[in-house]
Amino acid sequence: MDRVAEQKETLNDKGQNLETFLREYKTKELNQYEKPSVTVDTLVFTVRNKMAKNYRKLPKKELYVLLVKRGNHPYIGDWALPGGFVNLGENIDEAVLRELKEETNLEQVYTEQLYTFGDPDRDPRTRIISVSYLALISHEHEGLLKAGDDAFDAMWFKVDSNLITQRARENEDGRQDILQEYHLKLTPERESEKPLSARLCIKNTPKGKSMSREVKIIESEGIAFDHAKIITYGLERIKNKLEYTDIIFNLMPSSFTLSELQQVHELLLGEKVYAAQFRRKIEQKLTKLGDLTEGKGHRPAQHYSYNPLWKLAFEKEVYGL
Amino acid sequence: MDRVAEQKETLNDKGQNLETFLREYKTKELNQYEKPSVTVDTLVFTVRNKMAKNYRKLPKKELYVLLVKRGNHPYIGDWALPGGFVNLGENIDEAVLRELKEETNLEQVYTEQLYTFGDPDRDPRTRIISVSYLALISHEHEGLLKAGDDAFDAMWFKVDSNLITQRARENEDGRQDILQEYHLKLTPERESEKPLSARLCIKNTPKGKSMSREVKIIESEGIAFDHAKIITYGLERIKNKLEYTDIIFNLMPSSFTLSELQQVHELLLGEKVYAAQFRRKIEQKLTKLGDLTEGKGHRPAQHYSYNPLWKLAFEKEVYGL
DNA sequence: ATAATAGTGTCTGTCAGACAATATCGT
DNA sequence: ACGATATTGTCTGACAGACACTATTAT
Repeated sequence: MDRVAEQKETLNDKGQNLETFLREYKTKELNQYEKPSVTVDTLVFTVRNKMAKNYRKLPKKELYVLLVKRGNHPYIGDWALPGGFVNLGENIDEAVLRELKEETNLEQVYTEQLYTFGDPDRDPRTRIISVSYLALISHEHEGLLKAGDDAFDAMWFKVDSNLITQRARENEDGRQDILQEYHLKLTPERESEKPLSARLCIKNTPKGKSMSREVKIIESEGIAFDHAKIITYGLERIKNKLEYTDIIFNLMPSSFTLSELQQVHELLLGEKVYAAQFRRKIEQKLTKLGDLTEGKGHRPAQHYSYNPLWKLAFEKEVYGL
Repeated sequence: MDRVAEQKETLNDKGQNLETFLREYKTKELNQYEKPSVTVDTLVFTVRNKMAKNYRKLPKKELYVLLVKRGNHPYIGDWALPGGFVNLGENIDEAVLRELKEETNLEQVYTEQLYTFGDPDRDPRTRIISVSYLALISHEHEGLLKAGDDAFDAMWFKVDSNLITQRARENEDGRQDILQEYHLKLTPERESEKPLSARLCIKNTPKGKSMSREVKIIESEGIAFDHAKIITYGLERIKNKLEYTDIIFNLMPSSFTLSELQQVHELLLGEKVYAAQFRRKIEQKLTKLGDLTEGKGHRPAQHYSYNPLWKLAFEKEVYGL
């Protein structure tokens, strides 16, 4: 395009064309201002079974998040999300995948950008802006993990998040703020480590004509930086996306029963789901596998796998091609 | 807490406590690696009326985005989103509000974080990571704007985004990618400026067990950097949030008719809405004002305002306090 | 037989889609 | 009366909530 060529030769106020401008910028202006550092932090979630004592009962599902023990200041000895600095020549998405591979040996994982956190005092070293990502894996992937290798200091923590209080308060503008207090509890997979916990306050304020939500850490025990906040954001994102996307299947193994899928739904939503209508709704997204029975003290279940093409197939069936 | 005190005195591998670690970090390590710059870019949207020639017809609604003309390299003469560098001591949200105040004189505006873009080559000057924000204002706020002041070189552009082709293609993994091509057209409010346009390709790829979507700019005319991509992200965010939030009211003036609200819905969704059920659904969120008639050649409409407390009131009515 | 889970049947009310019908203005 | 928008009425089918019922296994 000649427009681009024309632009290159256009002179700015100082009479510079693009080339001379860039040369001067890179030598003079570039390091004039102090810059923040940029990191990525990844929330790796997975779902595991907790075996029940009763031989008849099904194993319960539990949500786990992957944390890495900090071996250096700040927050030495605390647990943090896996992550690291973004290299200069590297895409942010790539940085996440690279860090994930380096720190946890995981590849081919579903990731999505979550939120960018940049409070000036979120890291005592310097101004660090963190772009957080969500990664979901099934327990089938866990085998690949270096985590569990004690030398590596990565460990899975069971996640429990509970609403403890909710109240309304009048703010300066005379409008109602809604304050929710959450308790986040992280239980290590092995008892050699102490459990972690945090209390968070979520303030819903009327902002313009909609609500804006602000999350604050009231207290954080054993969780480094503002990572308790990031975990809370991640939990919420999953919860919201559960209804209108298929991300849940990233947490499921390749084969599962409808009850297992329902259990994971209930785990993430934090509430019971009616089995009958759940089955009816979700079945269209699934492929029925063979009658893979298990040797339990109750009726065996069908096994299913996720069919990523369900939407096409469904439309074909309903609307005729 | 004594845990924090204890942590301060814990020694790392080099035998440093927190204080000595931080001192060394700030002098030695901090500037060891080259860092990216961080900017914020804000998508300011508003809705305006386009008067119809027929005296009976209602004015059509049009979506506008605010752009600023670049007076320097790179992309000199092109139009860009208002934004700027994040100061070191400043929260990202604060930076957005500050830039918005500085560049457009707007205050008390609804903003939300959109997405963080960080391709290494998105800015020819150096590696710049941009945290983009969405800001919605009603045309009542426009009066406060410096924009329209020619000296300031900020201008509103009418936004038209159209799907032009959609096709499926098999990728390396043997799975189906869905490719959509969009045409983005930005028409300046005053004819002294040329219209801008861009073509974008959205690739939906199966990633793990869900879809990941990747937006690429094929061609961008007069729109600086990757800002056409950011605009596309913003449009999509609004579209998605329309269903399950009340953000649309940030685009509406304090008083409006149901038809106007419906028109804005249709504008943002890009499809017709059935009037009857739209009214029934949305009415609960509104307060009916006086019978503010207009002098048009047809039945006058009721005027409404948004009631931010509708949810409370609604629950009270249905469930009895 | 029993405890536990798997899966189906069905009634109800709500609500979206669709469309028709009526109301009210300025010219 | 006409052309336009405003507003209400109503029929239909789909579907979610709720609950009951049947089926199947290991002990």
